[in-house]
Amino acid sequence: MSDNLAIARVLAETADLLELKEANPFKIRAYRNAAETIANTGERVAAFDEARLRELPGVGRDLAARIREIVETGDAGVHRELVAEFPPTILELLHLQGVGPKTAATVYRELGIGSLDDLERAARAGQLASVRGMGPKKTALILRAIDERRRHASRYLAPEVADTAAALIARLQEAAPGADFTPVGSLRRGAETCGDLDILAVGAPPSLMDAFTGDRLVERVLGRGETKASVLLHGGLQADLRLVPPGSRGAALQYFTGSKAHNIALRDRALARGLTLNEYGLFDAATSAPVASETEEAIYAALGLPFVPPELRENRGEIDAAAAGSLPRLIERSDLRGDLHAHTTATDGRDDIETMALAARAAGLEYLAITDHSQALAMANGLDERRALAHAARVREVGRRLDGITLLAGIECDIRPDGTMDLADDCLAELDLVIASVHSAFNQEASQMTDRLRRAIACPYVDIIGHPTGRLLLRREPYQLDLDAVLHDAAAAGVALEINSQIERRDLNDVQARLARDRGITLTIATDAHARGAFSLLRWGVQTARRAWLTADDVLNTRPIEAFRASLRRHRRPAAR
DNA sequence: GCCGTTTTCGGCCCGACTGTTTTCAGTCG
Repeated sequence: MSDNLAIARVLAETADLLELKEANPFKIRAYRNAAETIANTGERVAAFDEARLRELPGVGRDLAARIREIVETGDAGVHRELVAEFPPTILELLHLQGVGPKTAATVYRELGIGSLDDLERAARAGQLASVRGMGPKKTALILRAIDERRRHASRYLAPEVADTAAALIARLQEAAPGADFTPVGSLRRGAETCGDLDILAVGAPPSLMDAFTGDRLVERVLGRGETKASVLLHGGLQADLRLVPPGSRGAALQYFTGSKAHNIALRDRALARGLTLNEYGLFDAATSAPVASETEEAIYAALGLPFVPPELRENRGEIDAAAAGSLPRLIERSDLRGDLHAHTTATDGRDDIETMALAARAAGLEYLAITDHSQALAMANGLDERRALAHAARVREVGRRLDGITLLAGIECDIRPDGTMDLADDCLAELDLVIASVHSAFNQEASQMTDRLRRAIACPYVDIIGHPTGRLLLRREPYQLDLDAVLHDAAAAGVALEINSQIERRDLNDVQARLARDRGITLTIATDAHARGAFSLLRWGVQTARRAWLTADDVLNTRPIEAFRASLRRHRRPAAR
């Protein structure tokens, strides 16, 4: 998995460096497209031969050879040569707000500036003004951007951005009561993290820009026009507001929701039909006569497509599937009948069994698995066999007392570093459901970690693998793992894989969950709740599942309780060994 | 460098905003 990202990085860097050299822009785009494609491919591209590589969209003869070269040697000659032409830190410049390839190339060529530090020194010394096209304002902007880069993270968890969006939109709505506001961009597509916040305002007066740029969250205004403004919020998040007239609502929603790759593919499709698409509508290319603009449905329809849900708009095959009428009916939050992963005060949860059960019921769930930690997690007061069974008895007792919610007595059992389970088989066999998770020794080699998970899957009492890659968004990389091998075993054993809904986990991620489903594995969507308020987190797991093209049938906990029980691994296969 | 219901050659998505330009280039999304 991670080597897909490594390959993509070499290709993307090649594109960046080609840009510095002012190479053919279409060649640059080709490298960038291929990088994107590979980063979003679920299977390990390293295992593909040239013919298989060329089946990937945007990968032709040359790029297939480049990719094989990267797989075999760890780098591509073309990349190595480009790297040698510039200081290794040159790409820092390219990623700075307001600095693009032209500026970076110019300051490097004329002033020998090859790093952020160089650039800052030159700007402070007033040397940038000697470069054509650079004045005092540009210099000040660059100094500011450097400062901001050092102070702020570059990406934010999407649920946090969603909160910010809601607060901001509430105030904008007061300023323009008749207008219609929608968060668009990556937020609407259900992404895990956001680089910025995009808000679309339909039917608002131009004075709305005052409310936006003057909002109390705004640290400074990056740019402001009649229909578009950008601001930097306190904390470093950039927010963009776009104003469009009501007649362009659908076109603007479509355009600003993206993704960029989806929109480019869609415009391609428009051109092939003699149409042109922009944020104001779909038009006849020859006569400029409007064809569609008021709703997204009308625009897709005019392009011969059904509505494509925003979560699918990543140019991962959704346009072909739409054209073929084979888009999935995506899972929705209301399809979920149960939550399968929750903690209580018995270990590191904040609420007791009954409080959690009532909160789950209030959240509209029909069943809840209580899955506290096992003994290896000493700092969470993890349960040994004796406590686990006593806890299970209490869960069942509470379950018998409560109406409208069925409780399952489970455990989140640690997978020890050697792959053995943290609790004895006869204890696990007594429980209704077992999640097996890695919480320690994250730095094992890929082969060791892969064996560890395969051993866990081989244990007949393991029903679900919890947060299977261990990543923490923006904080911790997934552990090294041969996911292909793990998927193979999970499919063969009938073990489900979790989509953990914690906002910093979303683990499995969209690409991995889609691949797992394609391999015949059933997924679960679970909160990993540690308090009564956590059931609302299911929303984020559902978003990841939708981005993975999952339907309700692909997810175990959409089933009614009896069907759910029957489809657990322990009830499907003999538990003897 | 990719790609083909116009095409194996000649195309390749499109518009807003800013700063420096005296008519437009660079950046961004």
